[in-house]
Amino acid sequence: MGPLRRPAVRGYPPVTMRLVIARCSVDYRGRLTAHLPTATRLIMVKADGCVAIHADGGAYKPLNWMNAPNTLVEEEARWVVTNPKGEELTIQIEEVVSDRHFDLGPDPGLEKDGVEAHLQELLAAKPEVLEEGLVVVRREYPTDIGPVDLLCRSEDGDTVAVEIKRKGEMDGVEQLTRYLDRLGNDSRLHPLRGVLAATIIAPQAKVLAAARGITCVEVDYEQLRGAPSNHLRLF
Amino acid sequence: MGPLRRPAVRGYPPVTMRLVIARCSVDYRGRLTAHLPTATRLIMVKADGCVAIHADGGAYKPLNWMNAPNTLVEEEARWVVTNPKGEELTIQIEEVVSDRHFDLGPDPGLEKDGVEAHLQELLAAKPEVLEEGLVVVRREYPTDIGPVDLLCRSEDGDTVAVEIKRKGEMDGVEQLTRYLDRLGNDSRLHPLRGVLAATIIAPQAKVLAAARGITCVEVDYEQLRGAPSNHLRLF
DNA sequence: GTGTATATCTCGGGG
DNA sequence: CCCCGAGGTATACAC
Repeated sequence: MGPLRRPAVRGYPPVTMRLVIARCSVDYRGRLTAHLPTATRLIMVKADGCVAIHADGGAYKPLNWMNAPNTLVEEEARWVVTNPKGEELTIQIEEVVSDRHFDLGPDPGLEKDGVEAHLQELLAAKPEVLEEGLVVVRREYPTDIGPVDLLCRSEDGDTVAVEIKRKGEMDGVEQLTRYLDRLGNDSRLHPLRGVLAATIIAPQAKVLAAARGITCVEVDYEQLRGAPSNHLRLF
Repeated sequence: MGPLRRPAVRGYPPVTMRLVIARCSVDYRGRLTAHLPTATRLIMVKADGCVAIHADGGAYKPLNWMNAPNTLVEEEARWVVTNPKGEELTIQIEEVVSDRHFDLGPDPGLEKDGVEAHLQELLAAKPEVLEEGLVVVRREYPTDIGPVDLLCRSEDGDTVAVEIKRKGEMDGVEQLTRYLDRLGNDSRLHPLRGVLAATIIAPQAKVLAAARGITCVEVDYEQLRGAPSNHLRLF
């Protein structure tokens, strides 16, 4: 009898989470080459076919893994996982301590609050938090290298490009710089300024922003979400 | 009897990987707010105390997690994980399907080959691959915004700043541009040029690099590792 | 599919 | 400890 194939396809019975505790060594060959000497580890195979090898430590990232879509060929003591990109994960099983399947059923998924998209919504509704008298012209204003989070107009008639991040770091300044460069080609948008808005901004990002004439504004997410608006609070 | 505390400290017996299959709901409050409605999931608690809640899909990333260092307080049907940063993960257990511990022992860890650090070593040893007659002045040459991978001198006495990437993309060009900007302030380093070296360079990165007078060099990693040196191959 | 931006990124190194 | 850069980043989304 040939090797047992377990295609990574939903609907193939049994499509369940498989947890194997085994002494094993692992080799990965793909974007890099990596080797795991023999030790006892957890091998997790999910219903979508993805494989992860965990040690007893080191946060949630596995030592080695192969994401779906892939194909798992299980021989005697040797599992070979390959994917369409030509990557290959080989698990040499030396001793199985435990091997169990669990039917978890579907998952309703995670509901999030507080990511950049939310911050953008809140700031689009209250741009005056960034600068007195600022009004939004358009969200996700398109340029040929990507959308500007907020395009605004100031009290003085300046165009203000706003880049929004949860954490403002150097790449955010670079990103905004590229946008300003593009927007600057359109004389109708002159005079043009840039604002980096984030709940927290790294020191080096502040330095780089200052060197490029970009204004940094740190906003309080909780307060922004709680307060109806800066304008209303004045009365 | 009070709640059972399981401190995240190595040496506390039993310090083992714990795998719980349970119907549960989860709430996270920290860098963002997130909620998981009730479903059956895997709860993984590693020896270092980190907690991960996995669904049966979605690659290796858990739906929710809390990394070490943290404290897990286990009450009746409610686990509360807190960390020193003030983040909190609450797991409401509604039904336990399985609850097992496994002693995995220590892990020898992953051995990698083919990452940027290795590429830097190889290029530092054979800079002539990048340009005839190039010699390395210093690796990780420090600037106030970070270290330049290789600072070299050309046959003509030019200073050449080399940024090394596995994959050359736009942010690599931006990074090198920033370094060149800083190095340019030091007149002793004039005349100054930049080289982006990578095993593969994205088309847009080439365009951006060209626009900034930066030379792109795609290096063959396998050949670089295999050949003793370009110089020797001439004889 | 490529390109671009986000992430509770994770992880490791250096000050 | 924070800051910064790399990652087999993974992931979502637009073109």
